Parts: sequence; C-alpha cells; structure tokens
Amino acid sequence: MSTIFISIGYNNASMIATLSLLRTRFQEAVARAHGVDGVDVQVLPASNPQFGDLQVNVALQLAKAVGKPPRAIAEGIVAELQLDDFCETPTIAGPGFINLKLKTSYLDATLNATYADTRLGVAPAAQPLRTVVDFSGPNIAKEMHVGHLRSTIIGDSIARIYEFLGHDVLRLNHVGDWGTQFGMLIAFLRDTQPSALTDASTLDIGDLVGFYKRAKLRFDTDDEFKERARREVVKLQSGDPESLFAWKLLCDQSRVAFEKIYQTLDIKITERGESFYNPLLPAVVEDLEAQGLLTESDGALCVFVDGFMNKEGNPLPLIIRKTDGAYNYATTDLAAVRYRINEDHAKCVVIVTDIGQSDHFAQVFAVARLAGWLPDDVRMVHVPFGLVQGEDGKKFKTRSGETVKLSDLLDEAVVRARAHLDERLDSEGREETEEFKADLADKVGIAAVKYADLSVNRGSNYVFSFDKMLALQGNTAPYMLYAYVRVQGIARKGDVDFASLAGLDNIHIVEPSERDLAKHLLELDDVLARIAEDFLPSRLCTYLFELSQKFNHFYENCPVLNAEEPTRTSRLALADLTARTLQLGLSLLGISTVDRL
RNA sequence: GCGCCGGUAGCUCAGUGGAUAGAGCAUCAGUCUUCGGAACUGAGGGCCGGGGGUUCGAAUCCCUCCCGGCGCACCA
Repeated sequence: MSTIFISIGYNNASMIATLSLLRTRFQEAVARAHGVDGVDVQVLPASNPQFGDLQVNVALQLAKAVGKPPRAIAEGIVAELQLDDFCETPTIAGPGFINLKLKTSYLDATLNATYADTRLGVAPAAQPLRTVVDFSGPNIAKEMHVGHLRSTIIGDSIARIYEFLGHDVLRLNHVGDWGTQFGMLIAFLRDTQPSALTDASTLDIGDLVGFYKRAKLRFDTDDEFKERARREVVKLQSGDPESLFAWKLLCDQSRVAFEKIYQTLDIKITERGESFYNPLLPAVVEDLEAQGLLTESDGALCVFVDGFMNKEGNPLPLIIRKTDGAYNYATTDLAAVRYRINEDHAKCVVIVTDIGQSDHFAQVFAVARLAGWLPDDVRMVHVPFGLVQGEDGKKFKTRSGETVKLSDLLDEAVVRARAHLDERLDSEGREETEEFKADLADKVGIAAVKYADLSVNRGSNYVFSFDKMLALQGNTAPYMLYAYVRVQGIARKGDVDFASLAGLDNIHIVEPSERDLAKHLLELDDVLARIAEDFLPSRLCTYLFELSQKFNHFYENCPVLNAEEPTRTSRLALADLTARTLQLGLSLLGISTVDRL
C-alpha cells in the first residue's frame, strides 16, 4: 500500500494509474460486500466541486442485480473499501453516489513525481506500434487551400502524439501526382514549351496554378487537344520516357510550393504519392481475379461488397479497372493498404482526409478485408474532418476561384498578429527590436491558425472566416502562450532558475485554486490516451485551455514571489510544472512557445 | 430515393448514461499602490430540432419525423 507514495517510474505519477487503482479497489469492495465479481466500475470526475474530486455510481448500477436500495448498497461498498492510502473517507450522497476526495498528501506526492519526470507522467506505450499517418495530400499543379490545412495540421498533430507515446511513426504524404489530369498538363506543356522537354532549365510556366487553368480551358474547348491529352495519359502510364520527364518537371515545380508551406508550418513528412503505387496496381487486379472477387460490369472490372448501394438502389461497385483499361484511385488505395501492411509492416494506419471520402474508404477497407489483405490485428482507420464551407454554407469550390489559398491565409495571419502586437506595444509604451516583433508575429500568427483549426472537433463542418480563424483572444493559441509567458515572467522577475527546483519534492498544495490546478495537471496522460483512441486533437486543445484558465485563476489568487517559504518554492514549482505541461501540450499540436510576448 | 455526418445560449462550439447542461465571442457591470490587463470577477441569455421509447437516471442509447451539409459507376 505504501508504494503509492514512492516514485517508481510511471506506475503512480498519473491519473490513469489513479483511476485504475480505484477501479480495482472498488471491484474488490463490491465483491466482498455484495458477492458480485468483475463489475465495470466507472470512476468519473465529480460533477460539482462540492462533491469532492471523483464520483462512483456503481451502487446505482447494481440496484437491480443485488435487489437492495442503492444507498444500502453504497454503504456496504464503503464499509469494505480500502482507500485510506490516498482518499479521505468516502461519503454517500443523493440516491447513492459515492463521492471521493483525494488526500492532499497523495496529490503532493503525485505532483512531485510528475515534476521530476521529463515525460510529465505520461508512460510510453507498453507495445510500440508501427504506425502510418497519411495526411496533407495536396494535388500537383493545384494550390494548397484551407482544406489541406486541416488534413496537414490534424495529421501532424496525430503523428506528434503517437510519436510522443512511443510509437514508430511513418508520416506519409499521399500526393495527388498521378491520374488523368497529367495527360492534359503534359500535352499543354508540349504545345507551349517544347524546349523544356529536352532541357529542364528552359522551363518557365510561372505559377503552376495559372498553367493548370489555361490547360483546362484548352482541354474543355479543343477536341483535338483533348484527344492528344488522352493519349498522353496512356503514354505516361506505360512508362514513356519523354512523358515521364515532363511529368517529373511538373511535380518538381509543385513541390517547391509545397515545401515552402511545410517549412512555414513546421511539418515533417515523407512524400509517397499515388504514382508510387502505379507498378503495384496490376498485382492488385490479378489477386482479386484469382480470388474470384472481380465482376465485369459495363466493361469495368468491379468488386461488389454487401451494404453499398447506388442511387437506383442497386449494388454499388468498387471500380478496380475502368472500361478504358486505366486504373483509378480505388485501385491505388487498395495497393496502398497492401503496401503499408506488407512492406511498411504497419499495425496502425491513419488516413486523414475530408469526410466526403468516408464511403470510399469504408468500401476500400471492406474490399481489403474481403480479400484477406487486412488482418484483424491491423488498425486501419479513416480519420475524417468536416468540409470547409463558404459564408453561404455551401462547400468551397476549388474551380470557382473563391478558394482561399493557404499561403495567403498564412500571410494574412502573420500580418494581423503583427498589427495586434504593434498596437499593444504602443499602448504599453514598450520599445522592441524589429527582429523581435517580426519573429513574434510569425510565431503567433501561425500558432493562431493552427490552434483555430485544431480546437474545433474535426468532424464539424467549418465555415471559413478570417476573423474567427485569426482571433487572438479567448480560446486561442495566444491565450495559452500568455499563460506560459506569465510563468517565465515570474522567473525573470524573481531571478529564479526552475532547474534548481528539480527533485526536491517542493510541491505542497494548500489553496483551492492550487488544488484545482494540480488535479488538472495530472490528467495529461488520460487525455493523450483518449486521443490515441479517437484521434481528436481538439481534446488536447480543450485540456490546455482549461489548464490555462486554472493557472490564471491560481495566478490571480496566489502570490508566488511574495509568498513566504516554503509556499514560495512550492508555488514556483507548480507554476513551472504548468509551463512545462503547456509547452509539451502545445508542441504536440505543432505549436511552439515563446518566453516573451 | 438510399447512405453517412450534423442540429445544444444571439454567434462559434464543448459535453464519458449520472446530481443544478458548460466555455469562448458578442452585450452589460466591475477589477489597475500587488508576480505582465493578450488577464481576472460578475450578470443576463437554454422545451439540448419535434415526438415516442429503454433506464433508478437520457443532450448522450433505440425508433420516428423535421431541417441542413455531403456522397451515391468508371475524378481524387
């Protein structure tokens, strides 16, 4: 029992461990008191601080099975409970709730263990999983827009969280670098700049997006051109060297623009586009054929899976090979499923795309399962996010010209952050160097955009608004950065070196606002564990926002530098632990902290 | 028509079958001799889309209807 006070790795420095221990103790008590084994005991945070820290409702759940009034059941359980080592005496309230209050000594011990831990109490995964995170996925010769921001930011955050949890993560950029549009682009390149096909240095297509639009216009209005574009696709897919050369030119050109965005957003990702799977497509078809899963329908090779219907109510096929003999993205996605499992040895594959592709991936996964390519021990998940909508509630149209370019959005964010900063410095009469201001505006602007995107539940649709996305007050990145800066300000003002506080078991909780902050600090591992299950980084945003609120409450109510010892040192450590938690949490969202604002 | 998402405060959104449904923004009223005011405190504002059901208990689960978005055969 006493081991609970001793810091031994990750066994006790976390909320997960506390809850797990409580569940076990309750199960034992229920078994002793009422002879019921293996009850699933839900230990929940108290709905109101007046009820303590945690509540257990198992007595209400057992009423029918045991055949006694809930309060009597609760009394029986409490009489058998052994919680003296970390809880005050449990109380029974209302119809039969058992309310728990953690002992301050337990909170202190757990906090000090967390403070001494570079991982802040978050245990690395017992079984590291080889994990593929497929995100971002821009299209060659098209501009990245706000939809790509969602995939990029959400995917990056998921990858960061999995990496921190100790998993072996492969970040893949499934770039749209293959398909029918390349016939059009290559044909247009031949027409307008033939010299570039033999000498890449003569290439001049200005902005690639304009090039794409001119090619598309020609494609739509010139039948002869259209026919040549079709032939280019065939040549490209069959590996014609000149076509491949032209294709590579276009990809290289696009990559420059993508790289710039990734650098701005601090995204690390390995490009493995659709073209990568091209050589693997025939084998996909052959294997499906060998299993007798292919059906010819209107000249196309299809797989039919139960549960998928078209608008006439007829079975909806997954088209593996088109009537003209070409493959499509379903084939590519099946090849990707196989490759990631067989060659990358992934046990977990996370694909982050817009919600409009949910049916497609459900069908692809179903076919993969049917073909025996997707074993039960591999977790294959589509992580969808809501559509970006215009003010009218309709989907943003890529071709309509109304799309906000991602690069413009990021620029605008930095400009706004700078304007806000200048205004504030002016009102405070502060003088700062241009370097400081420019650097800060960059960081705050990008942080604001990322946070705005990550903080809403990814499933929700998303009405695009510069004002909302670039807001700097309320539940925004600057709010959390400010809480972090306040801690650093304390250190500067008091000339305190936080590193000197390490390993001294300094933290002793006294005030209610300290207690409230402390409990929240211990919940980090529980939050991350849940995100690892449901892939909702917005949970981490909520956690960090609440942490900042609780810290500000503490800051308002508890003087730090002016407090007497040992309270002063205890509060310094608590503030530092808050800052470290904010820093870690924000880093998992891809946001870096600053020491001054 | 079928399928998938969604409907919670004026707006944007949280909410794990539990006690009195919460934040932010906006509005109004306060807090500056105290560690940095991008802060803090308080107020108003809700038939949780409607109706049934399951349950000791439902915003949460089931059924049904209404509204919105998206998808539904060779684009990705």
